[in-house]
Amino acid sequence: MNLLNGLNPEQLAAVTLPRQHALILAGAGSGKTRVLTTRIAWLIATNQMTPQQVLAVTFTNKAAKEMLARLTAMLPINVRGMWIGTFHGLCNRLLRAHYRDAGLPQLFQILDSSDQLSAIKRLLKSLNVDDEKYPPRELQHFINGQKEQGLRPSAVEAWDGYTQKRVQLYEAYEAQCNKEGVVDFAELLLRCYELLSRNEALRRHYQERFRHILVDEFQDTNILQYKWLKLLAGAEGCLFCVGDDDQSIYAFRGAEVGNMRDFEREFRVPNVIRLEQNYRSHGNILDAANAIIKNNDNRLGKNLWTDAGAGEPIRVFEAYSDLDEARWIVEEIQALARDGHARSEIALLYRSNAQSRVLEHALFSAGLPYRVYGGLRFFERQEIKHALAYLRLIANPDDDTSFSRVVNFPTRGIGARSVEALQDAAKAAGSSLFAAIPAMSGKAGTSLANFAALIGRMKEMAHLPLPELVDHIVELSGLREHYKNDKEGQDRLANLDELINAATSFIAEEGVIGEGGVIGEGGELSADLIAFLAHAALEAGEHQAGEGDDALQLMTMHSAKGLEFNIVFVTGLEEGLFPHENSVMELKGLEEERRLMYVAVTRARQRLYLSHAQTRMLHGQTRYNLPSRFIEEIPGGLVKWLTPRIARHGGAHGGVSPRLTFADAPRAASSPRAGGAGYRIGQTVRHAKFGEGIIINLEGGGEDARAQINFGSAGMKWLALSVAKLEAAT
DNA sequence: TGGGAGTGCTTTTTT
DNA sequence: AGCACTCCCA
Repeated sequence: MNLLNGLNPEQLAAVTLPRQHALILAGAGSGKTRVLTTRIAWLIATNQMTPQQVLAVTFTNKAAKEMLARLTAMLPINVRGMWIGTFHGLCNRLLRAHYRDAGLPQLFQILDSSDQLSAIKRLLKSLNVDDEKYPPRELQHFINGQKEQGLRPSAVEAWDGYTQKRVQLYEAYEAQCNKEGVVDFAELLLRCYELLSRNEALRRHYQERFRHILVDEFQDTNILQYKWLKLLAGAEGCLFCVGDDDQSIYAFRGAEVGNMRDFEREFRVPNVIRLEQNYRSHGNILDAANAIIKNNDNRLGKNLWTDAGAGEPIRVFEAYSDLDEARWIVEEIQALARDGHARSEIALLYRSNAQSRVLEHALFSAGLPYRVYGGLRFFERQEIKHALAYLRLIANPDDDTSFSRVVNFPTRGIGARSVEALQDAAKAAGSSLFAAIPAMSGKAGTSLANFAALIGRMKEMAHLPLPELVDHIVELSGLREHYKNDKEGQDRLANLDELINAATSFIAEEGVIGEGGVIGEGGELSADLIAFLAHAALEAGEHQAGEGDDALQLMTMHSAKGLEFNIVFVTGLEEGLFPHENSVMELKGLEEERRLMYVAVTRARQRLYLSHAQTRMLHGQTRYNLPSRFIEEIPGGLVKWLTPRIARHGGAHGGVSPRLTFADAPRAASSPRAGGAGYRIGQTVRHAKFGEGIIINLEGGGEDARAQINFGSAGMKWLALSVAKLEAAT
């Protein structure tokens, strides 16, 4: 069969597996997406299921779109009816279809993370809770964490008073969301899960429908997502999970790699297939990746190989400083450009976003175009969120988050006092802010009534085609006028116009199919509006414009997952930075960092550069870092040092950088010699209480000089050199 | 109401 | 260092 042409034996086996549960361990660059899509296409083409019977789940919209695009190319069918999407997107779809059973208002709105945070802040304020003691962000994390484990407040075990209070706040937050008719991201999942577990008829309906459930990036699923999958699979369904435990880098946000083992055990998975042949990178790169990841325990086990040949050695550069590193990268890129390499095929990866600044500065000065991933996305921009808030108020005036956002933006004389009075009135009446407006009197009452009338006028336009509606809202709200008068508002105006375009293309691409209007209270709303608002919340939009340009790609190693480039620079390979100092204390943290290194290394097709700097500015202070242990985990034979390298003494981390000793460092002006004592990184010292340790880091000078010392079992300490009694040990 | 000064924080992030 | 956030004053 045509579909199966060109698959290797393992891929072929995975694609054509009989109707059983399966776990596919798909290494980096092993054709994972191809297997996933071909599997679906094959099941349909061989009449083992209809397009309506597929459920394919991904984490990102990008991955979902990619699958749909590939399927469209493979099959002569309309893929729009297929259930392929993100966990959140699919749950949204289910909840919209069964909003009554789920106990939600028909037009429920979705809170994104920042909406959720402001909702929590508002809650704490209304309950007079000290937000120093219960920081909103921390509470948000707590609530989401519970939800992602499938726990409602009543199910959370709280032993201490602090947690008990947080559980109470969780409960109050839920009440607030219910009252306002809004749902956060985690709630989409949890609601959907509860809906299906509570409602047997519904559950059986979907269990019978989705005969094949396929999951992408299974290593990234959290507890609740796994429960959701199990529920939908039921006794008869068949789960096809694809993932790579070595690429699990999201434990910090609740991903549970253990789901892979659990899945294998609980479902007695008869087939675990390993895809180890790599179609992306040259051999040396893969050998390096394999060698690095071998240092982790408890892997499911995999070894990448290629028949592409060894390729070039891995180039390692040791810089004096972060500036020096950036300068070298610029030179190297200029040389590469001269050799005809496309800039867009070169990626600069770093551990944390703060590191991009120095690189950007150097690239900018050299006139090299670049594109930074991450950061603000389209639907997260304030002007867009403002416009959307008006649209949401049309759909649901009880959405207090949106109400608070725009009640006085652009300013219309409704100050903090008025809003507070309104909040009191709403609280007394147990109503939403909007509903409490008629009860207000005086000048504030008039301004508020005017605002209500404005929303009313907007609502009368709700039947208009979506792009027109958006246009009118931008005008009527005064947003357009406001930004016109703002001297820096030109970009924002352009973005608002772009929102109208986004509405147009949304209708063209995924306009609601034949569902007609939705009757909201007081008039007909276009179903497109509701779908568009959900779309805006669930898909934050492309990171930035300018995709077409031939620009260098700058991003964190996390954002690089799933991407590939001909040439990759992994920068800032320094102890403390990468592996990050917060993660080295526990084994699990270190292993996750190592997986991140594995991900970073396997992004490269042809050429991989690794670099580290001896000195780096961080949080306004100069830090002296040792080369990352990850560099040393690569077999020497695969590596070509671009800078002189003297044999390091004292084991993996006791070594002193060969190019810079602090006595003669040309650029380390404020040499960290403490009061002439001459401590240096890598030096072994003895402390009366902590015993022997190695100096990891030095900072400050003179009286303020401090040293970070790894005392092994006694832990890592920062000691003031003028105070601590240290003696040199040998 | 808006801006300027002072304060505090700082890993990674999708939905 | 750089940014977000708060507070206070004109």
